[in-house]
Amino acid sequence: MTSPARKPSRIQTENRQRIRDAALGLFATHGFRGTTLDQIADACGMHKPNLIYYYDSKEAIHIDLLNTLMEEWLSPLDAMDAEGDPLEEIIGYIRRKMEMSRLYPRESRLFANEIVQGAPRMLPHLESTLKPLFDKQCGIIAKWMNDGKIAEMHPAHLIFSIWAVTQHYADFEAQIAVLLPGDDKRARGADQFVEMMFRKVLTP
Amino acid sequence: MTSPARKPSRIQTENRQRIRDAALGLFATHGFRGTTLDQIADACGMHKPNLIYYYDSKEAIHIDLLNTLMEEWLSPLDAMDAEGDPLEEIIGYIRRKMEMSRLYPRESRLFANEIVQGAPRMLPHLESTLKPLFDKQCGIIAKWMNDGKIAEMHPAHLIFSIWAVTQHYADFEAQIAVLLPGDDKRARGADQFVEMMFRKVLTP
DNA sequence: ATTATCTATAGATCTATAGATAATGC
DNA sequence: ATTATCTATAGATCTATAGATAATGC
Repeated sequence: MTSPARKPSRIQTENRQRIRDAALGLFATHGFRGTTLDQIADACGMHKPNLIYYYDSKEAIHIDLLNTLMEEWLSPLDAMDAEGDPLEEIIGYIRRKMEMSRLYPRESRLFANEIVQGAPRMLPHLESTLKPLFDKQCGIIAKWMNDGKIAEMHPAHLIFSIWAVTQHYADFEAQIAVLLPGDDKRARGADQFVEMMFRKVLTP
Repeated sequence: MTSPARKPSRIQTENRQRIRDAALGLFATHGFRGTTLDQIADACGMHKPNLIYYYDSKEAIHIDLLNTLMEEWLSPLDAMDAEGDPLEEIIGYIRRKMEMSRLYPRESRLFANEIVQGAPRMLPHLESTLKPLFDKQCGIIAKWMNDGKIAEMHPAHLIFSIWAVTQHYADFEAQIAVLLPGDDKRARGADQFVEMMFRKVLTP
């Protein structure tokens, strides 16, 4: 076992971070199998065996990335507050998701790759972490609908459609770049469109 | 060169079809690099070198799949008719896309994998085939909006949102299965939700 | 003394080919 | 005669390890 159970040194922490950062971009673009340790080593300026000094295996890097990023990836959903104004809570969530799509496309594509491929390394995490949060927030939305604050619809499908539309801009960026080329205001146009769309959908 | 330029025999045609069918499922689930010739050979009950007898390389199988499927994948978009009733044309398109997500999830995931990874083998095809069709249909939608038949919005983003929502059900099925488990009516609920949503969005 | 880095390489996996054998079509 | 299938394997690529060397921390 390469990684001792002691408290990690500063260099440990830093180098593991460098490895994750390099691996994130590569796994996001080429998938797990499409990425090699050589590429990761190159990208972070380390030697290949050094990666294995910090992580037990290539898969350990991938799993660490998924686990590390899962929490912050879901935090906007968690931030949707039952006590707030229903429409503005949901629109705020949508805005944060659009912002994340723009700021963290690598994270979005990492998860997209993982889930398109059947979530082989993330299914347990989806069950244990995402599912309870999802159910809780669906409950909040259902209550808002019951109270007549927003239009009635299936809360789960509403969340799916929010995820689909917002993450599409990161995950399918290659296609969008072909279809809306040289559009400097692409991001702003997307933000405005998506907000307008869900306001219409949610208004009772 | 293994494949002669003569007219292909019946066996040629059949076996190439068997290979494509097996490769489609594997590429869709594991991506290009995540799929091996061994797996494809296993899945279609052929021997590995036999694949290379019918296709020059693993990549040739992948490219043939993308090219073969692109046309039928886009046909519903092409079918959107400028002379029809605007709202019903678009809703009809959405219904067909939902149906395709249900009937052809492998195709959806094949393209999703390809585009998430930057469309390395499909970019030219997107430029030459998808782009012109996309622009044409955006023009039709813009005219409908101009005529006041449907609500005004950015046509390109409308199409993106339709793609995002409809394809999400195929591409992220693994996640949806966790979040809406044992829901036999999942597909019907999705269809109803998506149609309701876009009717609201499109109504002037 | 412990932690980190480096070179060299073992061993597994994968694509693709060689070349012999079997099946099919004129 | 041509087309298709099979066994065996070459050669490339990839993960992971061995073990020597260098840097760091008490």
